[in-house]
Amino acid sequence: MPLLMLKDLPRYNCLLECSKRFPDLNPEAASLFMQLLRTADELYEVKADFLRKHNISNGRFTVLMLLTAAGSMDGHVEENPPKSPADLAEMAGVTRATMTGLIDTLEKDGMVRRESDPRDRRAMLVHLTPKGERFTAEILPGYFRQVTAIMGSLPPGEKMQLTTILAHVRAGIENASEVAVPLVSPV
Amino acid sequence: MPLLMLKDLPRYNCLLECSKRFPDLNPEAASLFMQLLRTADELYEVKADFLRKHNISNGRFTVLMLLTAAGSMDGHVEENPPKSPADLAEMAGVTRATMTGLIDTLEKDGMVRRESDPRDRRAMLVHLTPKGERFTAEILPGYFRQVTAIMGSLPPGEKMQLTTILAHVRAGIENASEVAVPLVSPV
DNA sequence: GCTAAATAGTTAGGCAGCTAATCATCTCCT
DNA sequence: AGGAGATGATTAGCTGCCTAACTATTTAGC
Repeated sequence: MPLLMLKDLPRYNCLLECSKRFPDLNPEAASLFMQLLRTADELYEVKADFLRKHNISNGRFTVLMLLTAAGSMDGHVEENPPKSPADLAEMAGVTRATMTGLIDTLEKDGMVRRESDPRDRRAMLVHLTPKGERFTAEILPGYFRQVTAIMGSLPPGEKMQLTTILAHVRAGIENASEVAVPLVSPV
Repeated sequence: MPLLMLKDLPRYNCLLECSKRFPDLNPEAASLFMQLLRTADELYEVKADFLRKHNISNGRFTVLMLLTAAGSMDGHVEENPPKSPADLAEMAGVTRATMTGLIDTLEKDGMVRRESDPRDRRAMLVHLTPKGERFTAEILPGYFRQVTAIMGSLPPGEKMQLTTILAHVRAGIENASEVAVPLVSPV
């Protein structure tokens, strides 16, 4: 399910044509909008290919990544510390119900192990199993190399420009959220 | 389902820390990768909000957009010409099976009408109904205004830069597809 | 200390995309 | 002209996410 459901981006001329019928359509803005969504879709498709190759879904991969991150306890850094389903859901940006399903599958595959939290009898702690650790240690480097190969090859100046521009786009989203809707005539 | 399943982007320091454990992780590249996906997700969220407000799914909205586009017949331009499910599927970048479902729902809602193609008895032609035309005429301007408000507010220089950089990223994707995988040690 | 409200995890059911398989029809090749 | 293979539409069943409702436990207020 790509963000932009269009196989080919419309040519600029076509947008210009459409802007006659729809004066609110700004061809430049629409083109940039589609280019950004399309680029993100293609970028994501690289990741999706990678995940398919390793037979793991995006959600489960995210959980393994989160469990592989370091945590700090008592002032020292600990690797692969256990985390609660609620924390994982919060960090991954999914609901707790979805996280239950992700952990179910990972546990069935032997990648993680559930254990009840001794400090709270409602809560669980999710641990990476040795198999889960081996799996992430094997696939993460390849994933990082792919990301590096794509984004690292931009000229240094463009890296900085991209960061700046994307920040501007996101700032624009904040401001623009209340636009547009008021002018739609009610049914 | 956002492309980037992370509520908050990791701080640069954290990426730097991770790059010690995973030398293949290039903090700059990873950061740009996540910024791009996150921006696209936020952009898409604006669209998703808009669609929710009008009670229509992304797929169905795309079909209405495609049916609203002009077509040329016999040298003159025709508005809202009928299209076959196969063509719509191809243009939308979904399978024909998915398109069948989208058209089913749109037809049930009275937005489109199916009719068999007189020139090919296997084929159908999907028409916009008057209700469908009214609906798109009502919502499209608001949608275009929102896109314009967000992307149109970038400084002109940044618009050009963004186009250039996104093209470079997409070129990088082509080249990088074969990287990374070979170096993963087999299980 | 006891009840009300909040929180952790799960279950049940919905929706939107997908693949694979099926049937009808068309096209092409000899 | 006739049969092989391509193509159009549909159906059935999968996955991954979602919301809403539920149980068990903890926390907070009186």
